[in-house]
Amino acid sequence: MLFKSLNIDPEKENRIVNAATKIFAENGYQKASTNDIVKVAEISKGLLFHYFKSKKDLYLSLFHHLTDLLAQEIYNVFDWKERDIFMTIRQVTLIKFELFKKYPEMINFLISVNNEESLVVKEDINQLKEKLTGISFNNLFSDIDLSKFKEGIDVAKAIEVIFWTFEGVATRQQAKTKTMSVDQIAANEVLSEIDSYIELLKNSFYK
Amino acid sequence: MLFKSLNIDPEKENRIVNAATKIFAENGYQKASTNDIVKVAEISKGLLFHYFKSKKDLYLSLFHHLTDLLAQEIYNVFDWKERDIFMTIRQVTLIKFELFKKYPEMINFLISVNNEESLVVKEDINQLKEKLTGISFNNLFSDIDLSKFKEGIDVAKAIEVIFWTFEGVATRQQAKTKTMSVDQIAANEVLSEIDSYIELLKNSFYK
Amino acid sequence: MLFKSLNIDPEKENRIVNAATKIFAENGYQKASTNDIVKVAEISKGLLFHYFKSKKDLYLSLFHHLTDLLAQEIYNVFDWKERDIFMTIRQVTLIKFELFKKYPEMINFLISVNNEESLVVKEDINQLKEKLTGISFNNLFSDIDLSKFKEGIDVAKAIEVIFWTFEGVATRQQAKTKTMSVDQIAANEVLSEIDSYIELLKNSFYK
Amino acid sequence: MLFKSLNIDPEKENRIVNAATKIFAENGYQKASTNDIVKVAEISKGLLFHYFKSKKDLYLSLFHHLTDLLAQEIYNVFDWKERDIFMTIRQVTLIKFELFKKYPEMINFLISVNNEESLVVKEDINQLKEKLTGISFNNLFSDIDLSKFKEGIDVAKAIEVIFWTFEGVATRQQAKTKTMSVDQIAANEVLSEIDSYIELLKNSFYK
DNA sequence: TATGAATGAGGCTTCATTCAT
DNA sequence: TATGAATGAAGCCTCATTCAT
Repeated sequence: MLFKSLNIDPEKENRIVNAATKIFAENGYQKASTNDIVKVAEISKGLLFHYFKSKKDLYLSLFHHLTDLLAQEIYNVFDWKERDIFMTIRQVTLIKFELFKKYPEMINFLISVNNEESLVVKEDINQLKEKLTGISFNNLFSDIDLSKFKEGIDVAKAIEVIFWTFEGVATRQQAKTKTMSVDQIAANEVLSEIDSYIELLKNSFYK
Repeated sequence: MLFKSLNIDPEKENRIVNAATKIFAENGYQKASTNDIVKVAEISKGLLFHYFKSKKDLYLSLFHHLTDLLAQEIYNVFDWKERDIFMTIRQVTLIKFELFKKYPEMINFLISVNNEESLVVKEDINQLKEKLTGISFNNLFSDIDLSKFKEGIDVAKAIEVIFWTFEGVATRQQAKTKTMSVDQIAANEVLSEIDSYIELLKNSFYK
Repeated sequence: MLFKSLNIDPEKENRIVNAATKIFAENGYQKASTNDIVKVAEISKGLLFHYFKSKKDLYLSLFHHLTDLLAQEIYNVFDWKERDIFMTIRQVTLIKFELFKKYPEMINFLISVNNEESLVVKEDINQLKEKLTGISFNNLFSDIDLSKFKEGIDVAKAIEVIFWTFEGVATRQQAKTKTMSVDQIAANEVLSEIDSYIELLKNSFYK
Repeated sequence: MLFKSLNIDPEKENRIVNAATKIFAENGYQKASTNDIVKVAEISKGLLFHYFKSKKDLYLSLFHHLTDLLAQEIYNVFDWKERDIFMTIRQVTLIKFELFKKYPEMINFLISVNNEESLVVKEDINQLKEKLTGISFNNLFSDIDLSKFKEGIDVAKAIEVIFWTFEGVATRQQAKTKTMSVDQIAANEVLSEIDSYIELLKNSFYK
């Protein structure tokens, strides 16, 4: 739960979450101004600090909240029976893409968290990340079928290569959103790009 | 040349460069305080703005200066006849590692530039990057031998996978430096890790 | 209304207005220091910028506020039925003189605005002036009786001469206040000086 | 003599005078930056303070220097035999107008001095003004023919009215130069305007 | 729960002036 | 005579946070 208290108008809670997400995503932790947040959320300065004891508390709570929300969404549509690593990655990438279309600010916030340079929050974020198991790759990829890999291959390293590759693809997709609107990017374009890399890596690593 | 003037005590110039590099690397552009910089550099507030017309000017000049310096160092030791992509990457990674040992703050600064969220400098940095040809990968990897790749493979994509992989390795190395001193990391450890990935990818992509 | 807020202690509002008026009047826009203003007003630096988004905003708001106040005072005592230009000018000059005794800082501020050289505010002040109809001469002198002027005289030019004359008288009065306190200048002294010029010009321009 | 020393390249002296005149005229005393002055004059910071012990000293010296120069020019062309006040004023106004075309910066500086709000120089300027007899009206108008005035008129006051009128005309002329270039204003336009006021006042005050 | 007035430290930058060379 | 590096106080403004109501 994002807020300490339960006695809050859910519509107002929403306004606060949206405002903070937007402002933090656009400016990063340090430059984001609590003044701007309360202005966008249309609440008073005092109220913000009534709910969150500091700017840092707000940032961290927000990260926690959004991460949970994201995990929930992923879990809802994820096919847990799938054991092929490429199919799993295909799923995750597609789900992420759809979520980005649905909640662009949220994803932007989560991305900005990763680039966060500000020491004030960096350590806490890292600690939080470790604790969060929900969305973690460990969970999604815990039961993949290793028998499909070629004999004699270092499977652990191969999996890393696969991860890094799709991280690279995702980063390139996100870069696109800065020059064109998300809506202009078709899902099947994304899919076909993923598939071409899957084909390359399957040929290389699978039997 | 970083400074407008030639009449400056080189030792003081060094103090300023080091101080700014350190403070920017640790805090990112936005949070870095010019007060801290002058304190570390042991100069007056006025002097900093005598040489650089603004904080932004300082940041951009520093980026330019350090990039040039880095390019110089790389060019000096780089074997330009090498056409095998893996050997080239091996070289670059090793050179980067050695430079990081030699100029840790500089590398940290350069890394932090890439994560820079602050809109104030982001565009200018991107423009600068495009102009800098010295250190660019395009240059280092312009003449690689494509004939070694398997027939029927999408070479362009394979190269991307290779890049992303060694980016991942590098990131992991850098992460290590936050828990242990750079000096404790042996060069041959790094090399052997690189080599294991090279083996995996060579087996997959090369004839 | 000068302040964005209504919740402000009127006594404090007064302190701020008086302090800003005084400091601006004494120094002009450029040299006036917001530090001095908050010191005289006995408020914190932050509060000033809580109410006014910038020094310029403060200056312009103050001008607006004081102009309104002045217009109000003039309108309250002005005899709108008077159509003789000399009687009208006599009235205005006297009202101004009384106001100056009542609000010396205010008048000094308003005078200083006219001499304002600073390009930062000059244009805005000019635009504001055009919008302010309250105190404008056009209004006070809109219905003067032209039939009293001699035949064959260029009435428009004669009126200009009258204005310039009483501007000169007023300027000389103001100059006096720099060597002696306002209270030492008697109203009837001022009046008798005005009257002597009125006599001269009446004889020259009236039938 | 503007400079303390004689050992100075006259061409450099000129550059300094021009630069300071320009910068002060455009910005007023307070906002004018000695940095800008040395930049425009193309001399070093130190040299400026070698010649003038402070910014204030520079400003005051410049005022003195330019006032002398102006007086010189006026004296050279002024017809000292003229005893009619209107002809004298006609002369002075025309001379001023021609000088403004010849040395616009200089006149702008001299005008800006009159509007100077900055307490730092205001008093000194006033003292200087009193000492300067050269250009003073007292001198130019010391020998006017009072016998032409109508009987029973207060001649002293009439003369004041005349002065204030042509001050008003001059102010209006200067205002024009802000919307159109000086060169576009024809001398005979100015003259004909002056003449129309002269006619009005002559009819009123002369026998 | 809710407001927004109030604080003061700290942000970047400009400036006149000095001084070693 | 001439340079420009160096200073540090002062400039305007922003900010997270507190507190009386």
